[in-house]
Amino acid sequence: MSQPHEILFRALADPTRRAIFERLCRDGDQTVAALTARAGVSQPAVSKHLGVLKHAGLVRDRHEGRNTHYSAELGALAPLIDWTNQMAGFWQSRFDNLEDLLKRMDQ
Amino acid sequence: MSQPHEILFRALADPTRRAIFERLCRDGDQTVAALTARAGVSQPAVSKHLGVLKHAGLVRDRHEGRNTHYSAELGALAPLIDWTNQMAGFWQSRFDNLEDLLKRMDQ
DNA sequence: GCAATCGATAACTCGCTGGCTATTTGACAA
DNA sequence: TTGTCAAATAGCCAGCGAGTTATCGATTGC
Repeated sequence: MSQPHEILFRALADPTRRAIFERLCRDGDQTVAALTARAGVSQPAVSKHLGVLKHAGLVRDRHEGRNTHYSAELGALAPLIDWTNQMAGFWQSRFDNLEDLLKRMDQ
Repeated sequence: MSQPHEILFRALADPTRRAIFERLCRDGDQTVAALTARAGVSQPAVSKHLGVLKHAGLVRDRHEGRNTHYSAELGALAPLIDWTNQMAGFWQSRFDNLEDLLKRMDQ
């Protein structure tokens, strides 16, 4: 429905991209070359993925000489966590309403 | 990396599909016709989306006469929650390691 | 200055996916 | 039995997105 979810879910939907993000979470700061070495795809592909992740706010880049380091931006996962909580909340409140109804019928 | 994440993330990546799932969480049990009325796409499209959601374990179907009711399976979100927690965990443990290192260097 | 390296961009291909219409299947009503 | 309605399936098409190779820009070492 809203924009942030859209970009976030789409960014995390691709397995290669998710693997890159996981690696950045696990091992922290990485150069593009280091990420490419384990990504199983070409360097341009990795660059493109990093672009998508950056656009989603999931990573930051830091230029250092001719190297570019990327790092995970953990806070960007907040909307995803909020969304799951919201879904759980809907579920719960429907359950509560049912309980109320049964209680009112019982009395 | 692992299978459950893959199917789950992909299933939730599509906005139409996510809207259907959200609606089922909000309002509970719905027939295909009811979902189609608000989905903004054709009935076959909705059926296909429901198939994907079902395959991901996100919904259940219940046949009642010639109607089919779908409902959200909230438990299916668990792997998603686990994943975010895991990412946060990696982050935290890296931070802890850094702290330890600094502490050792300090003494 | 020159060569080499890192990363991004360009330009292209190709498969997948989400959408559609038409049709089939199955359950009920008449 | 026949007609009708709900939902799924079939078959098709268009667009997107992830991958490739080739190239460009920038930076650094010699």
